[in-house]
Amino acid sequence: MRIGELASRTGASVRSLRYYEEQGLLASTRSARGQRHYTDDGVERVTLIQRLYTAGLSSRTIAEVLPCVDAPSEDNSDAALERMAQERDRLSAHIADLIRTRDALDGLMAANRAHRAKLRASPAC
Amino acid sequence: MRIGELASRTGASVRSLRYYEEQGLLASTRSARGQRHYTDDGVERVTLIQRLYTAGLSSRTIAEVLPCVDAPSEDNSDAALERMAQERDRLSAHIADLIRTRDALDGLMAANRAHRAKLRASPAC
DNA sequence: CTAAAAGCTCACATGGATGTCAGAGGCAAG
DNA sequence: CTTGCCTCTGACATCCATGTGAGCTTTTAG
Repeated sequence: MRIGELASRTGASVRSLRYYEEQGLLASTRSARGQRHYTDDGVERVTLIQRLYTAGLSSRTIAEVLPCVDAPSEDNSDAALERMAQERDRLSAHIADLIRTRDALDGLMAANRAHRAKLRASPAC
Repeated sequence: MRIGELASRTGASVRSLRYYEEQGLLASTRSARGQRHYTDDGVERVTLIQRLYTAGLSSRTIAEVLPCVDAPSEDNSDAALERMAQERDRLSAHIADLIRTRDALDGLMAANRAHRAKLRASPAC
């Protein structure tokens, strides 16, 4: 498939796909005239890349980690595997933090609603 | 306390504290000579702001939400409360997404380790 | 064949929180 | 007073994934 189709299948913009390639995250074969072509695997690949982006990894970090996916058990994936574990832990900590923040929001909302209910039950209004 | 102390107590940079004020998130009283002064409440306030930032809210959104904390049950907190609920939901979805991503990482790591174990058990190496 | 749609490269723009620098003034201790 | 540290404002710099536009070529549909 060409880049436009990959874009619409993944929800990434054409611009982003070219950027991923520039960063070494996504490979493409080129037609005789220079157009990029992708196999169906590309969809999964892009999805993973997007997933890692939303997990807060930078393109550099993603580039460090992906070899582990491409060439499992190769020597050079030692570092990748370690990096992956490290990012996994960072992610876990981040998730925990977000959950605390959600709890804080819930607390604020509850306090607000309680306050509001009290007002409604009392004098003026 | 002055800005430097608030910064070191919260871990925020002095630059950031001034930025928060500029965005209407953090109030300060000024000394006769123009220096900012804060009460102890400022520490909690800044902590909340940071929490919301790491939850992915923009300063604009935080500004919309904070009135709900400052003036619970005021009319103008109606919108704030709604916004808060909305951000809470967004945050929940984001957390769920991050958990899926962590699961994906776990899967990749497990596959890699399995592959590696198989290699070690077989021919060459 | 022709026109529309899609691709290519290059390069500059954007947004948002922060960093950083410059120049000036405030304030406490020796 | 002076020295050193803190603070002030204002402005410019940075990072990084994307958006955007120009100018040109390829592909596809009618």
